[in-house]
Amino acid sequence: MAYWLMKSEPDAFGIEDLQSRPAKTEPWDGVRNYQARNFMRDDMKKGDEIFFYHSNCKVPGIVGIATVASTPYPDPTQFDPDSDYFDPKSDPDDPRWILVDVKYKRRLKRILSLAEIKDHAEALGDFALVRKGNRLSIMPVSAEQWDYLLGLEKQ
DNA sequence: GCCAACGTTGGC
DNA sequence: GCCAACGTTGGC
Repeated sequence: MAYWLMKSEPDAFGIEDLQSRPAKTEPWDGVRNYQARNFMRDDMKKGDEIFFYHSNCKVPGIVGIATVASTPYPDPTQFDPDSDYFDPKSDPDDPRWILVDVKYKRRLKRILSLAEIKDHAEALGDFALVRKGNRLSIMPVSAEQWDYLLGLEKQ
C-alpha cells in the first residue's frame, strides 16, 4: 500500500465537504497538472491512504485522512462545456485527464499545520510538501513520513 | 493583496 | 526547439 498527500482549498472543497458526501466519497476532479494526473493514473491503488491537506487558507496543513476508493477513470468535467475544468483539446477517445474517487476516513485530532511540518523538515527527509517552490497538488508520501506525521498528531 | 515559483502557450 | 509572455498556485 502507498501513501499520498492531496491538496484542496477548503473554500472550494474541504474535509467537511468530503465527510458530508453520499458514501463519503467524491471524484477528485479538476486536476489539470500532468504530474499529479500521472500519480492518479499510474500509481494509485484502491485502499491507498491519503493525507487531506487544506491549502490557500488561514492555517494551511494536514487536516484528515482519506483513502483511494476507485480505480482510475476519465475526469468527466473535461468534456463538460459548462465546467470550469472543461478542456476542449481533450479527445473523448483518448481522455487527457484521469482521476480517482477519494473516500473520507477520519479527521486528525488536531491540524498538522504547514508551519509545524516545516519544523520537522529534517526528520521528514526529502518531503515534496516542504520543498521550495512546491506547487504539486498530489504527491507521494513515504511510509516513514506517514508514520512520522501521524506520530505528531498525538503530541 | 502581494509576489515568488512554476507550468503552459505560442511566435519565431 | 528556444524562450518570452502569460496564467496559476499557494504561502504569507
